[in-house]
Amino acid sequence: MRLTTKGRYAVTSMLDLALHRDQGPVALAGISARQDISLSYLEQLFAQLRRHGLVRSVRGPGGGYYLGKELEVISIADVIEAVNEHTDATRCRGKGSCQRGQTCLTHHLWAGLSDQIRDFLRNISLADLVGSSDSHGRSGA
Amino acid sequence: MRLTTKGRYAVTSMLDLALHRDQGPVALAGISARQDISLSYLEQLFAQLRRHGLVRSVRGPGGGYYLGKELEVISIADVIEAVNEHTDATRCRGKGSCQRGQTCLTHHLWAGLSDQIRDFLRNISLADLVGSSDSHGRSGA
DNA sequence: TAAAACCCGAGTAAAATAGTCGGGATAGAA
DNA sequence: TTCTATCCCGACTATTTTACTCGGGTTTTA
Repeated sequence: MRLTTKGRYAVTSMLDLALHRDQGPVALAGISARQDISLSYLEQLFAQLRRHGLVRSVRGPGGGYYLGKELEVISIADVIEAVNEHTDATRCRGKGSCQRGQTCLTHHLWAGLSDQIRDFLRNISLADLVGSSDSHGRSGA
Repeated sequence: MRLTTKGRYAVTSMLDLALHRDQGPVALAGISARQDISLSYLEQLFAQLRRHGLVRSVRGPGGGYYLGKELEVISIADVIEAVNEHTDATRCRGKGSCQRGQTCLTHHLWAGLSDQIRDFLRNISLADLVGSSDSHGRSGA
């Protein structure tokens, strides 16, 4: 699990989509203007989001994107993993450098932490984030 | 809060240091060999860790590094933030692009999530990670 | 005084990020 | 039917970050 600006863009875009979900399909041009992300870069991100079923598209004039699933079942982890694709994580594989198990131990510890972060982000849905804004000014999770 | 391989290297190194904490100062050369990280890159990481008080150094032959604080009070967030230094986070500042509050809203939502992740990592100490390995096979946080 | 370690800054190759460009395909509207 | 707004796609590129090298130091112990 990696947390980069790319993932931030993806989450931000999905949030924008969520906030406009009752206004018909949302055009990338709108997201681009509102969130100040280049259109072509958005297209690349949404191609990946679409492949993972996180968004649905409508082509032609008046078209745009819908959320692919209910707000509640889209987790932040889903969104970030969709655009980050394959991350190798450990160095163990491919190199025979785990001589005395020492390297494997720290790798194992790190992997455990990485799993915890993923689980944490799996338990936060778009609905949680959106809900924390339009119910009252500010709230926890 | 960003999660990159750089932060992973830092956490891995600190874990190695923690695992050898009762064997006198730990030389970078040893960490380099065990964790398969280049010596010079380690030196750069440890310069930053030292500036943040996370490690103490002993110079001269037989020297090396100690943890700068107790295992329990060094959080994963501390380690990652030490090597990531300053991350701008929002685009709001410096650009007048928050026209109708829409951009600020998603930025705000993202910032809230980012804080949650930071808080989460603040509550995991090196002791937690090390403890999960040498007490029994595997345990939660 | 020699050597083992930390210390430091400049430089650099490779990768990732962020974005451009140019052209489609599709579908609604004139 | 044609126009056009939109998604779709692949290739290319500039910038930034990562990961690493190099060449020198300084400090301290043996």
